Amino acid sequence: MATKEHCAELARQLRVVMGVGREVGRALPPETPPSTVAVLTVLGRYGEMRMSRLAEYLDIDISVTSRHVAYLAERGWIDRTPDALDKRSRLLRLNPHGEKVLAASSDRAAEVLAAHLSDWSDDDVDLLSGLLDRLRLSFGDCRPKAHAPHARTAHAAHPATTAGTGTAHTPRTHAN
Amino acid sequence: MATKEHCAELARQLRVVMGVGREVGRALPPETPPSTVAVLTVLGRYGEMRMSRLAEYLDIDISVTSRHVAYLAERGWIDRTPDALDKRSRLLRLNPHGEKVLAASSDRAAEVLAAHLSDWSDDDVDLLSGLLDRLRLSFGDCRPKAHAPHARTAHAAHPATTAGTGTAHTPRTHAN
DNA sequence: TATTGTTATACTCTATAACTATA
DNA sequence: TATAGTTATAGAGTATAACAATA
Repeated sequence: MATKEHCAELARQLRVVMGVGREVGRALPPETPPSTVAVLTVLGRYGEMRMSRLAEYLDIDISVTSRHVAYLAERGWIDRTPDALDKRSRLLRLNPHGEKVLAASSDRAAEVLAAHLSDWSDDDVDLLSGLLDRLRLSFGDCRPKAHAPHARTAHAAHPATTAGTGTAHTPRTHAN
Repeated sequence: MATKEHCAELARQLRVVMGVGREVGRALPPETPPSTVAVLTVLGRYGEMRMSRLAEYLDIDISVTSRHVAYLAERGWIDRTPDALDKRSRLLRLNPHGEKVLAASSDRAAEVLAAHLSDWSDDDVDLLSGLLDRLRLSFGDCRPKAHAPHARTAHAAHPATTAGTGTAHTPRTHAN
């Protein structure tokens, strides 16, 4: 059971690390800004899903998500197939073109990171990645978006093509 | 030496964790938004410093820093004393009022974090904090802002009053 | 009546550029 | 001439609210 003092230090580091995140983002080309890469990444890792679920993974409002997705759709990086179970929503899925763009973005980000992490071992990096993922999970498993978390989970079941070391699969929900 | 594949995963997690950071930020009161807390935190931990150094720690442009600092100054949370060595700059320092505000903000952030980290041990939290700090250092020690890194370091030497588990002391510099 | 997603609008945060004062 | 900091302006990113279509 983590005490508040230790959490305070983590909170500080959390804010600092957002600076690192921004810095990595600055290295991305203008046509794939950080927000776009975030969408690509979630769709690449967790596969086909609807808008609302994507918004939860990204931890941003669905209205914002909608615009990011529109951007990807305009470029032809995703396909939107009608959801047979609910005509109000469409299922979003990375197409081959989108997967290429994701791979390139991911590569660029990894490059920037690797350039600075020359004195890190792969084990160190994995340890940090794992802890960060655990942190995400700890923030995700509570506050389940109010409505029924029914069988829709089936859609996000397969880890998708561009998937990485893939770990857990629960999106976070944010304040309304 | 970390390989690109492992760094790619870290890059993903880095982006995700920014969502956690945003979520913590949402819990802060309107008069101390995340950007303000960031300034308070740096001044609280590293003590008196000039604008340019603060900007480096925050990893944001000095123009942005200037406005954040102006905000703190308006509320009377910091003191700005003239720098005897260079009349162009002033030394920024948290005053007692500012330290109280920082303590409250830090507390609030820690609360939010602790609420979600019930199944984390203090050791886990410390491990993550430590790795994040190391990450910051790895990004900070290169690219030294072009100009001479002369004896100005003396100013940031003392760990300051509100300091936490304080570790290293090198700010990051960002792309121009 | 409630929910999914879209659009319009406003707010926060950051970057770029022009400027002042000092080095 | 170069640097520290300020201010003005613009551009990402996000949130809130009003809306249309469907459940």
